Amino acid sequence: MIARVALPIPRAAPFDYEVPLGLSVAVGDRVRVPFGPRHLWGIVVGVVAEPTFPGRLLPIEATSGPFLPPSTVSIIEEVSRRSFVPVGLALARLVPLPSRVRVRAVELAVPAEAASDLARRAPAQARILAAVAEGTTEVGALRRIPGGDRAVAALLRKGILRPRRLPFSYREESRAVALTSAQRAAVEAMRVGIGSGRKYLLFGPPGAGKTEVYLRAVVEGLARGKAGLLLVPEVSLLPQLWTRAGRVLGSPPAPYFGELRPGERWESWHGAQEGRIHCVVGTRSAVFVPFPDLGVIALDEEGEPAYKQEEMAPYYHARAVAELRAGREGAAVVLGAAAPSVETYSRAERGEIELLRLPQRVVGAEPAVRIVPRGDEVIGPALEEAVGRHLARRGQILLFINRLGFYTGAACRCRAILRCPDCEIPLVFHLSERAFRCHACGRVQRDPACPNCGETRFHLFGVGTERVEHEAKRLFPRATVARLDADAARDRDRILSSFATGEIQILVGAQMVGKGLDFPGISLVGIVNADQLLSTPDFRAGERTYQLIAGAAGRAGRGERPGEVIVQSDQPDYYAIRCAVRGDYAAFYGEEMRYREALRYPPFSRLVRMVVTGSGAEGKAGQVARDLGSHGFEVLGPARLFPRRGIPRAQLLVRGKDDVVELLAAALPQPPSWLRVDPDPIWLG
DNA sequence: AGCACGCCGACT
DNA sequence: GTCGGCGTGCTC
Repeated sequence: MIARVALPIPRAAPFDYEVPLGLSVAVGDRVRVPFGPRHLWGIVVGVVAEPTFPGRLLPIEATSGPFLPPSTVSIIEEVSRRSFVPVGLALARLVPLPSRVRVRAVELAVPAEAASDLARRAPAQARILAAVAEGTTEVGALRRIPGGDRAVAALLRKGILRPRRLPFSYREESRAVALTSAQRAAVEAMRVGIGSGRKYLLFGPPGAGKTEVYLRAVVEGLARGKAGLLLVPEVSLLPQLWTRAGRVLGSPPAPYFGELRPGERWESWHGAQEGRIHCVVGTRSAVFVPFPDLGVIALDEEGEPAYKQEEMAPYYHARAVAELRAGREGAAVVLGAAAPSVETYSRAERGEIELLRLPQRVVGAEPAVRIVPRGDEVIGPALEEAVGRHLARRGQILLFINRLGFYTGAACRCRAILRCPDCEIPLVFHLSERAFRCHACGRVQRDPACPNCGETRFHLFGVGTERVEHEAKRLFPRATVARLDADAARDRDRILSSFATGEIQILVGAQMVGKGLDFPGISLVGIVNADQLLSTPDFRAGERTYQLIAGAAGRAGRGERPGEVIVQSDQPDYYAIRCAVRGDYAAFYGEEMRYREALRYPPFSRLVRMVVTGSGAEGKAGQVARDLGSHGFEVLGPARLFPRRGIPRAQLLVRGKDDVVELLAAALPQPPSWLRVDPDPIWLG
């Protein structure tokens, strides 16, 4: 017998190994094999009679037995094939390794009276129990109490304390929800899909109660013994979803996302695989979590670009993986959106996906939306007036700005723009570091000089989250202002909780605050710079603009108070802005489709992005373009890209029909290491 | 990914 | 004359 073993090595097909007599090996097993001078663990992706490798085979050294279900191996194989990434590398990046959970917090496992009896003769343990009773649950803090180190261990061993594993500290008051008839009809329709692999687009404005529908669909699946998987585009949306899922499902779901501790990630993955965990909430990587019997996969805000992994191999779109899995595992896929991607909406129009509409808001009322000129100020007079008015009425305010930092650009008086010497992109000034930062490579420069003339003083311009926060504090010194962006991600949980309790009155945020957050206290949303959303030279700029404005606007007026939205823009007639402020997706979709058709962009074609990295990138890209052209491919480019960390880059686009990826795979069986192939790119820059 | 082999600059 | 820079190439 020969085992085909995927090893965690870039750019290599699986390796053939001899299965020694007496050892039994199957697809999905984890095995240890000799590899050159070293030993590696790999995953068996095939067991065959005849090897493909012509040379001598070495034997497998050891096996740790079944590790992945064959269905997961096959999904990841498919993902790796579609993204031109070696299977072994894809497996290594997508599958967590066994890891122990470190106890970070504890809770009382027995009634308090019983505990105090047990600890009467152990003063250190009694001190720990007293501290726990007073709310100190962090193991780190408890160990600092004299004798705490051993006492905590003893109490855990005796079962008086138990590990407390709550992934988020976010809390909110639970609200009982009754479904509207449209919501009930949607859940009813999805019932058919569970077990049959059908796809649904749940389309409704913000506040139409989409989350409740996913959760009820999951409950339907659970009732039939089938697991549920709920995906959101951003980690910041997980605390709220996790809390609500716990309420509807009766017990909290397991979280799964990239920045989770290895032990906790393994616990969720492995628990799901073993059938102990029946519901997982997570971000895009959670789409791979193995369940023996999956009933429902829901993707909230399906049009969000965060569902596409593009910065690192393997390149995949969680929506595509969800659909692939659903087809094979008979799960229902529910794509939810207020502003679907035009690709998905056009598939629903063609009947490939069943369209389920939620016509109106169930929480709050339609907000009043106004476009005001942007002018030179960060927070213009109209927005300033509105913020003051809402503060006076004890409403909460969300200010949305899609750039990080304080000033987003610096110009020298010789007209040169200050750029990263390695990446060539404009440097952003961050007040928190009192320095300039390159958002591509992260490099920080304290006092850079103009490369042109040596000047060290610059004219600073552009608006980022820090500057909006600063302006809000300056204009409203008595309000509590907080900022939630990637730079403040460490405090995300705390900030969200304080916002939920109303302690924070003005929240300034990028990206992550603009989507599914549901805080009934928000009465005003200000979109500080709608025009900047359009500035990306990308065919999806219109769609992004629509999504961001509609999404941010949808945060307003979800409670008792009427909502108000103010969009600062100097291009109020641009179709994406005009349609978004009216919440008119149909009109936006119509215009967008006309534009996409005229320029033959998706969904009227399929694109594959190819990025060449390294010295001579442009020359190599030209060569690839000519080669592909002579094979009959339609090639756009090559175009020079900004270098990354000083390494030159160039890209080209291949345009074709649905089969373009398969045709490319045939033409390029093994792309060289300097060529990255990314089908269906989300960003073209 | 590692780790080899393999050809051109600054040093004992 | 060596030590060592990291450019291609291989690992079943």
